[in-house]
Amino acid sequence: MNRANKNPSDNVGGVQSVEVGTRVLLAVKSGGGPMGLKKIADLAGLPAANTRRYLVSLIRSGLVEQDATTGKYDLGSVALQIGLAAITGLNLVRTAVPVMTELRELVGETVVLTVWGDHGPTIIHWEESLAPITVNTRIGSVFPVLNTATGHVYLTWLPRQQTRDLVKQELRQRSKDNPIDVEAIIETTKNNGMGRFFIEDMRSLSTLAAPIFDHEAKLAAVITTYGYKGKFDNSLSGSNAKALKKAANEISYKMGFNEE
Amino acid sequence: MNRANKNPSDNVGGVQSVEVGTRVLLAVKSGGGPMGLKKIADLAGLPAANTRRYLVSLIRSGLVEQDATTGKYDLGSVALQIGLAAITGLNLVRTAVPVMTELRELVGETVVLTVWGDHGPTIIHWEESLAPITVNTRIGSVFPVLNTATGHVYLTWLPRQQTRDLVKQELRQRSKDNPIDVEAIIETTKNNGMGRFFIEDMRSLSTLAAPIFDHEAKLAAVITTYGYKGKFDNSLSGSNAKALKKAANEISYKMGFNEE
DNA sequence: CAATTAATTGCTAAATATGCAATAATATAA
DNA sequence: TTATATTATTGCATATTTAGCAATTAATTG
Repeated sequence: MNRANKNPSDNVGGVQSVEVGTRVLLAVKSGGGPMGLKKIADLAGLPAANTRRYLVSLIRSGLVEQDATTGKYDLGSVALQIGLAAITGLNLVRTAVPVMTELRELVGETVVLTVWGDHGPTIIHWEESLAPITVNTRIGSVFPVLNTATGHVYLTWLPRQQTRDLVKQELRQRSKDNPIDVEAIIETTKNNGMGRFFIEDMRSLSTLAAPIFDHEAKLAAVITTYGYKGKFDNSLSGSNAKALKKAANEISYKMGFNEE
Repeated sequence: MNRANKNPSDNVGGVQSVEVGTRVLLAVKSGGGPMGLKKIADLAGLPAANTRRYLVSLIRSGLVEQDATTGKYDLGSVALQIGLAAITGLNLVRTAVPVMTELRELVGETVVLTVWGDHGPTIIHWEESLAPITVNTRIGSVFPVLNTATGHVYLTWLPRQQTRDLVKQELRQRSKDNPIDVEAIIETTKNNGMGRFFIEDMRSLSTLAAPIFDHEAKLAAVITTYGYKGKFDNSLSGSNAKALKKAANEISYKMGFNEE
């Protein structure tokens, strides 16, 4: 018994198992997909036998699910419920949604809100255009960093070490044939004050993305809008860019950002 | 000590505190905003003194945060991170398939999953009955909106603008001889909570279709099941309808839908 | 300012988790 | 296929942690 633990700040008055349980839960999370017991145990820094017991209870609570056939563990639907509640409770979302709705009415195109998650820019809200473009996005979708306007904004205003791993990974994937100048992207995006990109696949999308800053002047989120090339003007001086920038500034301001 | 709990299925081999901790966490979540200790304790069904200890550890883990000034508790940033990870792993097909398989076993008929595409309800997965009905469907096929149970569901729960063009087009095709009352279809489908239709061609199919909603209570997909008229009971109170509705609800839940 | 109500903490009996080692289930190699 | 290695799961005894109670402190309210 160590309620009366000598080290005062240490462990006083809590429930140790909850903290260990969270470690296991985070290990499951960090995998980014189904994982075996051993790996989870290693990540959590616990013996496998114990890890198993924690997992059993996490499963019973619905925070974790175990695939019936493979036996692998992954986050469960209660984790999703809690996450959605956390997102909804975010000041950011409450602030941004009305502004996004207005912006959607104004430009007539889909408007997307992302925050930085473990795997890159992650959609947390989304105002659909009335004539929606069928894009395989939904809440939780993750955008690439190098070839989306949204990604460029994170690349530009997030601390380097936060984006480094993903950048490396994407560079590796494209590699040889078409290299890309990351520094140039950052330079341009910073000068423009927003991200701008053409997605040259079958849909030919034209996109714009603007940064939202918090009270510490750190990048908190990004709003993005896009439409079919030709139909959607993504010039920096165009009305879409202006409206987007204005909306982003408004959200930043409401989040407590106070330009230097 | 109750590892050797008399009730076998009950509590074996887990870590009780984790399960209690989750109850506290869910209580915090369910508040939908900052809450005091007492209220959380009541929601979790625990004495306040204990609840406090769980909260202390949840806070230390980052799952919960306590407002420095008001002392109220709310979900923390780790909850958000876990949520983002859970959302990223969300996948309609992956979620729906096991449920659809089970449903197929139960009703013994083909079960189809569609989403709304540019040209209407588009099949993205499909669990075939053991005695398959020859229908000209495959992945990527599109159902009509006006004369399928599936179409009726989209008609009913999708925003009007999204279905308008296709409705117009189909109305034009049938025109003169047999008009159709779109409003009546919507009214009926909404009341029934699902789509129901007889396809009166040479096959005489009896069909049922139920809506799947996402976390924003927007229509995300539809599951449909059908069989030969006479053989397949598509009454609203029948076991097929019940099983279908239950399956659809389960998928909705797993996709983050949380009844109003 | 008194009176309620809510929040926080110390104490110890009683319930729980841990480590270990055995066993079972899978995966991998031969 | 069989053998071998790896991984997953479970039982048990005991050391550790938790729950309940009651005291104390802080915050609210009349």
